Amino acid sequence: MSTTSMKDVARAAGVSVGTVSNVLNRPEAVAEDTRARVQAAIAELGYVRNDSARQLRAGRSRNVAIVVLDVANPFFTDVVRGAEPLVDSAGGVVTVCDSGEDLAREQRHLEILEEQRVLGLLITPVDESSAERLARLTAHDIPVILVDRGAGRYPHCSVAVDDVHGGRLAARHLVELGHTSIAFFGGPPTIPQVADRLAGCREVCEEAGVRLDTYASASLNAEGGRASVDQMLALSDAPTAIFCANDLLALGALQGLTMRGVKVPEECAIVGYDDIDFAAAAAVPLSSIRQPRAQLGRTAAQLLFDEVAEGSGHTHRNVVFQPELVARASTVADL
Amino acid sequence: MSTTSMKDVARAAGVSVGTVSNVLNRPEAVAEDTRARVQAAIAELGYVRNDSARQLRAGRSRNVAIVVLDVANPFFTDVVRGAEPLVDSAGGVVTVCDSGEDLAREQRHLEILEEQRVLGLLITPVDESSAERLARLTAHDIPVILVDRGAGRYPHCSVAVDDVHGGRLAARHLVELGHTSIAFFGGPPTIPQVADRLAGCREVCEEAGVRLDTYASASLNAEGGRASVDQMLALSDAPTAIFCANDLLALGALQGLTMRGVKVPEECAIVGYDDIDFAAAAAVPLSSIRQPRAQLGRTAAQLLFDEVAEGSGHTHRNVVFQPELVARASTVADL
DNA sequence: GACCCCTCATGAAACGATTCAATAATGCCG
DNA sequence: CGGCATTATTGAATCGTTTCATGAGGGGTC
Repeated sequence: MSTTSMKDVARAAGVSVGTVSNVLNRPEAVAEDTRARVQAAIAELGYVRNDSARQLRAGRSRNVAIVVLDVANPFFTDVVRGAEPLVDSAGGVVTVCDSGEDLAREQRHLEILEEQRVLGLLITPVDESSAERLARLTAHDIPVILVDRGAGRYPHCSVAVDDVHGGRLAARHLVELGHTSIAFFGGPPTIPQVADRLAGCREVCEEAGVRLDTYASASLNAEGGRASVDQMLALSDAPTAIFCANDLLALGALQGLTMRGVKVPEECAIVGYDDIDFAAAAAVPLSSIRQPRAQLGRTAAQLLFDEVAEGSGHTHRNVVFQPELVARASTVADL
Repeated sequence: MSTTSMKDVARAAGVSVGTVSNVLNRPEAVAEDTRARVQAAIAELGYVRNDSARQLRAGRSRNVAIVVLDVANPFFTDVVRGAEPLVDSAGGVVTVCDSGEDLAREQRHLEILEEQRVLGLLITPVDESSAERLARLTAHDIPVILVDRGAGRYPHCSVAVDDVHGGRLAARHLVELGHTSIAFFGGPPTIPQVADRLAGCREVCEEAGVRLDTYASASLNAEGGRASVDQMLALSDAPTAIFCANDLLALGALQGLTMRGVKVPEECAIVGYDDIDFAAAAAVPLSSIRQPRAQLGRTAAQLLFDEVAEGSGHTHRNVVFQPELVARASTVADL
């Protein structure tokens, strides 16, 4: 079944290809009956527009790419969901690319996306290494919006969440509940998010004269949370509250405490970060710091379309959202 | 910055466009020094291939689309991750489209994907309504692979998991542990997966002479699990074990039981379904039925490429995988 | 009836790559 | 040195749209 083209439709309807094109793109410029005839031909032949040809002419695609560190991470999937409606209504499709935190894969994806002349892309880069290539994309008129990275330090628009403030919120909550000794569960301190959250937490602790112990596990998952709990409980005067750099650590911590018979929150309180769906679904619902994830995606997409619309007269914007505390049973018993 | 084309490169290198094309596609057919000259020109001008033009000529894209019911569902993200490497190594990109279980969005996506002449697509359709359109895609030489749906009932290849068997595994496990009364937590029975899992469970229970109560909550999430626990505990002779149609229900059930002080697994055992990452991370690690999700994606992608390669001589294949039981602390205390 | 204005439809020229038959250049053999 | 492969390069045709200058036909006005 060789593809039917506009030429076939034109022949069947007894008009020129120009007219068929008009029916598709500016139907109001075509006389009533001609339009009907063409549409009938389209339906009968099962004609489907060839987007490659369209794009070739237009010079760019209407697809938006989003390059994430991990498709399975709820943070990113929510960002994707936030961005999708806007792209949809612009007649495009969202291409989700998973870099898997692997620089080589990220680069390959960027290469291909550039070849595809995507309308623009939202990206959380693995690290700084891609800065140059991203700059080149922008130079080639492909807007790049940074998600949760490098706000203001690069020649791109960006959306981010104030992680330092998130750290403050968590610490303040625990301090207000009367805790005088807090543990921070984090991962490799090279991760900026983790460092920021800790910074905000430390700020509040110092101000309140509260003791702060930090634990760094190999990775930010449940296993890491369990391991840190083991370490922590080995102390004779273990802290009475834990602030985890993300919810996975928090779930692991909850598991570790449960296995040892430590009651949450009576004997040890937990605050997570991200407020993923599973935080509320945990055996003891987890208090957590919520980031406006969908809004992050929506805003990123909006910035992208703005940049496309404004063209060369565009000025980069860096939008920072504030996170909020969601208190649940893991810190407050009677909830 | 107007885009630089092969023509510009050709001019800069003092060769014809045909030669530039050769350097890109069959470098071995070009003399050493010419190739070097062309490559230098490419680098200097920052030339990037225009994929639209390439596609137009080739007649089809190298991108593979995967249309899922929910990007945030770990089941689908794992399927995506399974499929990605294959697509990658074929030089394509995976376009992830989220239908959000909304038929209209699904149709819109299919429309666009057909216009983009994607290499093929993996899809879990919302319902049967799209059957016709999918058939048309196949007729237009775009292979469609059904994921976890309609095995054998449609003119497409498919991959699926044997849910009836999964139900059997869960029930058998509980029966072997000595339970004589089991609760099945499910959702709307119109969902085929739920019906199959129940069917397998029922089969084993009847055979073993074990009592089986079924609870159907409004939706398959934690909230539903909590609600069903409430209903179940209202009974004077509540079952001592619960088999949940998915892990979200199971997490909700665990939460409900924990809030009421019912000990898991001593007083009530729980088996979930899907073995999502959070199952192992729960306060009491959840026993669950694991589906080979990544393999599902990998196989689906493989079937797609096979179909592309075989062309018209292709025969559809329906691959069914067997799930397996993962026993954890929610059924076996000393684990 | 000459003139002008509208509304529609036309056809050809892009867009940027790939492909392939044709040609040019080179080397080799007898 | 003529003839024949072999190897490198070329140039033009092609893919399917969109766009736009051009023109045909039909009223309406003076």
